[in-house]
Amino acid sequence: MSEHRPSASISPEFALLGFLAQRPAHGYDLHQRLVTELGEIWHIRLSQTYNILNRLETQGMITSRLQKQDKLPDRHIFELTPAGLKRFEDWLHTPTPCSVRAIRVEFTTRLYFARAGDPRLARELIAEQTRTVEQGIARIETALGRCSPDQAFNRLGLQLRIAQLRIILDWLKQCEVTLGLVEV
Amino acid sequence: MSEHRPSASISPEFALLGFLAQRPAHGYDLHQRLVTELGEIWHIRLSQTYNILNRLETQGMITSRLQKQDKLPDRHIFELTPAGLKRFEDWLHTPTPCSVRAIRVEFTTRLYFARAGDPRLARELIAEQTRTVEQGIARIETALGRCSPDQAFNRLGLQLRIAQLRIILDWLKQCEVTLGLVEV
DNA sequence: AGTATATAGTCACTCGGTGAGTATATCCGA
DNA sequence: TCGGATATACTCACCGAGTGACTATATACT
Repeated sequence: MSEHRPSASISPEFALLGFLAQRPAHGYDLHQRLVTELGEIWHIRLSQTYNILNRLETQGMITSRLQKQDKLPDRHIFELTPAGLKRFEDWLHTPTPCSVRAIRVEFTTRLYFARAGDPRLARELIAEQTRTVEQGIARIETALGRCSPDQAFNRLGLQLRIAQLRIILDWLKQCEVTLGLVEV
Repeated sequence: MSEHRPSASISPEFALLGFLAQRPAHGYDLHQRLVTELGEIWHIRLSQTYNILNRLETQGMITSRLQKQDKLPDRHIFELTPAGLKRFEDWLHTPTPCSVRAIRVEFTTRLYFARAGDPRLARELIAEQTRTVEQGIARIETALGRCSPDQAFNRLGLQLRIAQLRIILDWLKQCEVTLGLVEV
């Protein structure tokens, strides 16, 4: 079975699980909500949504039943299984690894569901993520120090990552304010 | 044949083509060069390198011949075909789409090969990429303007992207200086 | 004598992501 | 009123990214 979760993969599957944790829904509806609520963060096609739902079903994270409609096509109504709920809640409490893209996409999604459920959790996540990013910056700075001056492109790459992570620290503060999680 | 190049895909295949444009080489060596020259930019496994080489060969971008070694295992020596060289050179002159990760990874790689071949091209690429990023920022700012205030997470996502793209503008200037492409 | 590391790969697999195709219903303008 | 766009609700086949497990041999170190 080998548990193929490198934990680096960022996938909208948790957004789908999160929407299903709120209430059962069919694929088209889930896709709609993903687009309207987090459409500037995730850019996925309808067929990709169905791909993920199919996988989640074969993995036993969700179940489906068919709902007949007299005029429009039938729908598959999906529902979380206990395993699926656990998977979502575990994810909800796991900090995002210190990657620029992962934070923009996955962390923002996590924050979305955290705030919807419990604003205190959202504040904790931001604090925790801030620490993760600070450590990440320190680690990359070390790598930069070890990187010989003739490695110009490796150095440029590292410098860009550091600058982008610093921006993320500012942005995390901005999140707290924008979402009304702190008294200013 | 359908030409499946969404042009958004960022892949180390062009780095491999670029190294092969310099001289024929075998897979292990290509992987070594990728790691030492651009290892902070691309993080790929040896097996991934071979995957790409196999694909490039079936696509007719490279050819291989077997080189016997008496002690160590045999090697496949890869060489660019004219089609492969064209593909690489087309890529070398194509600006990277305005995505943070694509610029950090793909543009940096392009710059690496551009400078190795012709520093003037490197300077042009930076100028062109700067314009692309400026346009991208403007586009995202428009999207942000159209994004209603209750779309807090979509707005946060857009704001982060804008901030990161601004950093990239600074970084592009830094590239010019670091690589000695302008008289300061 | 045993262990780690470098050389040089192969293979099977999962997952991300796209495009094309299949239906039906409804709305809007010419 | 008729045709085209758009919304609903998917299915399917495919390509490509990326990983881990595996197979060998040579050399260096401990």
